[in-house]
Amino acid sequence: MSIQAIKGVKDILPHDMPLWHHLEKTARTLFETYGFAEIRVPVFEYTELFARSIGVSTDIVEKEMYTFEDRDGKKITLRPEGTAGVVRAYVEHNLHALGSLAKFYYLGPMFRHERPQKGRYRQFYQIGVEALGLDNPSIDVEIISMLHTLFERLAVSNLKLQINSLGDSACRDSYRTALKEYLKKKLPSLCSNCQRRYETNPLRVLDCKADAPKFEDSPVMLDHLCDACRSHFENVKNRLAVLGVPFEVNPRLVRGLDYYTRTTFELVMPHEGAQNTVAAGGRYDGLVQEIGGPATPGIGFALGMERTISLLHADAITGSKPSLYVAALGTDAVLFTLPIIHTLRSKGLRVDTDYSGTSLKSQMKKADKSGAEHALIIGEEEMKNNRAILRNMRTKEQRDIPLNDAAEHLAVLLLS
RNA sequence: GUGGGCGUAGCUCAGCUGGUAGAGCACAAGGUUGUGGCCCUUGUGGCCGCGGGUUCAAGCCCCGUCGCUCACCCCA
Repeated sequence: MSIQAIKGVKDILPHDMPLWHHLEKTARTLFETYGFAEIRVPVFEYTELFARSIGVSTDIVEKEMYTFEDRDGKKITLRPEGTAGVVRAYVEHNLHALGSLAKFYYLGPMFRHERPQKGRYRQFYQIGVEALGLDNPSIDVEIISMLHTLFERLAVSNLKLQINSLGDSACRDSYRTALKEYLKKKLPSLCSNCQRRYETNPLRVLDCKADAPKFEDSPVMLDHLCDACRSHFENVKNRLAVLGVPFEVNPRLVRGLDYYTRTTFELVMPHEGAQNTVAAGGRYDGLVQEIGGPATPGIGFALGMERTISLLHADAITGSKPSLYVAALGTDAVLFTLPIIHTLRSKGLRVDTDYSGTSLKSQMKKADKSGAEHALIIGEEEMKNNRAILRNMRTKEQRDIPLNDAAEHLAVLLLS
């Protein structure tokens, strides 16, 4: 048995690259018009960074992280998400000194040890944005609106935007108390995981699919928001409406990471698939301080690239095609084409060939498959007559060109 | 971590109540065609995922194992 790729990871083959490039280019262009600049942070960090920011009792930290000891005994983790690393870099390099608002975007692989299935891989790619330093609800709206616009530009419709508010640490405490009071009676009937979470993180109990039907009448966070959080949430809703961004409020929308506060949102696919969240994010006003920086509000989102690409209309997005396919018939002709190919490539023309020297029939097949616009044909006869044939693959028009300075002629013909 | 489905040629798959491998596509050579695409002929290519068991005989039945996949869970 030959060696295979690690379970749950995927090779992204050249065939699929046009879709990836399209997504990346569309996102970069859009984000930069909104004033976000790219940041690249390491794919691994000290484990403690994720434990502290994501939360020790979350599933991600408890059982999904790729954690190992470095050779010097330090505990290292492959990043399971992007925000922690960006915030760490923000604090470490004093980027708050740049101004009151810092806006970043990033893209790259994330790693979680989950059981793979459709739309869920152990190495998967995210594009994310973070805006640090502003607690004005308008920045929430800017980010949500930008996300909405991105999918408009990608021509993906039928996504639903759900929003909710999780409150701040003060009003969440009061909600947590009310929720624990409510859950207390049901405790014996809950699953073991929920019984444990009742103590460590009762909000997450509501998220448990096994027990969820039992919580129809549970208190909801939105009824427990303090005045400041309520006002913030109202402003977010109003301003989304002003910008014409459609949304619905989902009072049971809970995030799986502990650092979220106030505004949270999620973009879900319409179909009843398993992994139907395409993008999600929210505000994390306590995170910078948690990591050791100055008290700084922040908000961001991440989108799953594989999931997004699955929604794109693949046939409308194609890669680049070669301009010229060189078909040489026989070894002598192959040798003769080498400098021609080299010269044309150095002038910037994309040239494909397979150096096979085999039959014209098979080489024309390959030329056709490659999508080349033109084919250059050189055989024994052409070499004798000091000419080469340039064929337009679409129109099938042919013309002779002199062989002794074929590269110059082709450059003039094809690079105009 | 828990379930279901599936592992046969590079790809998509067929293979009957068990009798020791097939098709299409792709690839290669040739024919035909004004010099490729259509068509025709021929050819290359398989430890039937792996290991055990039952049997005179296993691609097929049984057990185990690994892998893929979908769902639960979790999440982007």
